[in-house]
Amino acid sequence: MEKFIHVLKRTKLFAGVGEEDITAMLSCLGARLCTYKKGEYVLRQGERLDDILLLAEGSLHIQRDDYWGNRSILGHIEVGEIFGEAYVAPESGTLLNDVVALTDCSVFFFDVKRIITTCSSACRFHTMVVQNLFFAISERNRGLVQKLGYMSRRTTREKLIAYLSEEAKRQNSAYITIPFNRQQLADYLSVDRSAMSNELSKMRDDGLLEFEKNCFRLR
Amino acid sequence: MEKFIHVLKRTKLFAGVGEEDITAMLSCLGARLCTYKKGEYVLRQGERLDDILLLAEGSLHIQRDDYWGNRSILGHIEVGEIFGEAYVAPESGTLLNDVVALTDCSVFFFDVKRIITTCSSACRFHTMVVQNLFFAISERNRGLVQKLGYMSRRTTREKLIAYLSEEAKRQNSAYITIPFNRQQLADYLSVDRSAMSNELSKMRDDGLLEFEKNCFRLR
DNA sequence: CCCTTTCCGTTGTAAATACAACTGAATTGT
DNA sequence: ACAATTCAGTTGTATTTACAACGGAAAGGG
Repeated sequence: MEKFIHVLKRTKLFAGVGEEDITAMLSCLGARLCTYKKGEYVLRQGERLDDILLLAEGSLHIQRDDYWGNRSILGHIEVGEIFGEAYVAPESGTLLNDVVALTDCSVFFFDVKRIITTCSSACRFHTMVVQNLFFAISERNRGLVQKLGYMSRRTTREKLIAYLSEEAKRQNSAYITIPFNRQQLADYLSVDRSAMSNELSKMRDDGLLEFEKNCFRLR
Repeated sequence: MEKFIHVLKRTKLFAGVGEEDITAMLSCLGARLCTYKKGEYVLRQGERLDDILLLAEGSLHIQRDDYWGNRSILGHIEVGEIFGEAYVAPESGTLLNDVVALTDCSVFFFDVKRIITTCSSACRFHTMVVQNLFFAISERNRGLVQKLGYMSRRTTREKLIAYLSEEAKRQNSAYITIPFNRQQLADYLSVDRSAMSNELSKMRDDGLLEFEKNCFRLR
């Protein structure tokens, strides 16, 4: 676990907490570290979850496959991000999505009860972590609202524009790199891959954007 | 404000807190109460927000209209629910949606900073409220994931089935009442109203469901 | 280096949707 | 009670999408 202290230090969850204090808190928070190979499932739809997870290494997709094999990608998780936070409330039921390792991964599991039950004096930064977690969930919440914004568009072109322009704003540049290949982007926006590819070509012909692989340039 | 103490008592935010304690906490949390007439905007897209809001009376829609007048309804808020929780983190930017009063409303505003900065001894239930808020945001989060589940369906029929069957599960009955009229349901699911009306008729012909106004019966 | 697999753009066709227009029923306001 | 407005279902047409199939390029594995 010590290997990842420097990673934890830069996460939103541990913002403002020093390395020594993080080390102390790991046991206080009941942290466990698990590793997964590329392609393995970190969590499966239908399971129960009593932990908040934090990705220490690698990258993940939160996704769901329906009976007919249609995949829907809810989101992409990178190093330092938390996930599973939607299921911490009592009676929150079972997971609605799978979480799959895109590359080899290391994942911290934190016992939720031990986080939100502040242990008063023992670790002085506990309160700060609770606030950080609060903000992190709130932010994720806003991210979901934003994704709902893309999804509520009626046409593939509108969805693409909504997503790419939001991404450009976030990355603060007209050149953007996205964490999806074509199939994944299609699954993320819930559209057909070939239709999307087609639409991207039309948009390029219309002078709206340029692209190569997963790099886009908006105009 | 005292008028609504009995409402607050039954909210998730104040779960486990007695009436007298709630009264004491209202000032501790910097609570303000505002009223709105039917059709008025409680919040507007683009505004900034430093409070968490709780609906004490009436009902609300969280929605957004685009340049062409297409309305997208993100959610429906009923008495006792909180909203605005997605914008409490520092640097969360401006509101992505409007919040509109469907009926005359009363809304509590709570200063976020004063909630999450626990005032130790002063009010003994403060920690519990922080935990409740934590759970409430987490639950909202899960609700958004669920809505993304409906939205990721490709056809109007699939969206309707996903929404209605989830609602049936939630209301624990095959007879369900939804908080939308046809236009609102279409805006909620991001589909065309007339196409949806058409699809509903076909689904009735196929024996999947019956309906009258905003009451549905699934088979 | 070769073979296999994945990735991505293209095309054609069937299906689904958006949009506009119209109807009658229900609701609201005066 | 009447007029005005909202609401819901229906229809037709133009647009858009889903699906399947294909081929070439690129990437990955031995």
